[in-house]
Amino acid sequence: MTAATVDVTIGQLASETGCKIPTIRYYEQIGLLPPPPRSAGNTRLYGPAHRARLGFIQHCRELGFSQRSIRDLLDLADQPDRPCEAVDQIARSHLEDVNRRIAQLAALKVELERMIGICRGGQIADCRIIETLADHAHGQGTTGDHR
Amino acid sequence: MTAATVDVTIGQLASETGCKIPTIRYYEQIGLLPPPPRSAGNTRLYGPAHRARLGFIQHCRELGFSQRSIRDLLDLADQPDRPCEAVDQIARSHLEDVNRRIAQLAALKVELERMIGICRGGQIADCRIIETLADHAHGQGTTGDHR
DNA sequence: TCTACGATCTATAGTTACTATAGATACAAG
DNA sequence: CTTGTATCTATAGTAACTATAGATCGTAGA
Repeated sequence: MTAATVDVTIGQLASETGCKIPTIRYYEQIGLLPPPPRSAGNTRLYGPAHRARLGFIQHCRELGFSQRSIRDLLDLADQPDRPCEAVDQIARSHLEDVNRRIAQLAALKVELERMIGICRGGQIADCRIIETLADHAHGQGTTGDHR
Repeated sequence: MTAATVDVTIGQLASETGCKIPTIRYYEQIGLLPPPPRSAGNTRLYGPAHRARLGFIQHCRELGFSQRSIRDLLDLADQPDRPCEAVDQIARSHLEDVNRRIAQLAALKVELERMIGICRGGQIADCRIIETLADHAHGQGTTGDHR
């Protein structure tokens, strides 16, 4: 049972997982990854459990979970006897967040398209986009002429 | 023509525009707002042109434009005789960006919904969400048992 | 006029999730 | 033994602000 993949350096772990070296050290620094054992010369040595945990973190990040959520999910994953509600709750709340962001961006898209649609392609003095953006200034005129 | 609204303090400008005081100072610091004149006692005094420019910035931020883009748009707005293509280009490129982000979030939404859908509500040991998240670790087992 | 209170001033640190850099060691090959 | 690559630490930079500390200003009441 002497596996070949045990104890790799940070560089090897990085190329295996596609996670950059400073990012791995950063995850250790903020406590998402536990500090691995070191070699005699102070080099970090990672085993399979570390690889698994880094994979978990990476997948969470791909799904857009925040560090805070990932921390919570990892804590939960480490307590297999607890009920799974909390996990579900984190995922659902993240989904709601995603839905909110989609709605916001969709509204943005509409306004941007409208704004771009009315551009006539003349000079900036007559530009409808600039006008639209300056709309907040409710007829206060141009944005120039300061000081 | 002695208007009543000329030269307000930063606090008044903030409550008029809904922009927080530190944010206004921050915009000045990074060069989006020009430094306003000061009173004898060193207090910033803002006139209509500043209010207009701050309104422009706020509307851009609501539409999700980056500081960089806002800077470019403001520079362009200050040169009314130039053609309006550059403005259009910034808006279009931002729209593309928004579309990319929507697509990403939509994909995320699908995966999150799938993940949540398979949750049976048992114990964490059997949790499909945790399993799904650990998927990267392709059968390496649990994420616990470090060091 | 003195004092108290609120508003403003500056400069700095904190936020999220990293990335990049500088300078010092360590390890492996020739 | 030297060279070159990999790693180590610590620090600063990114976007777009927000929050804090400590000093000063302006004004209103006693």
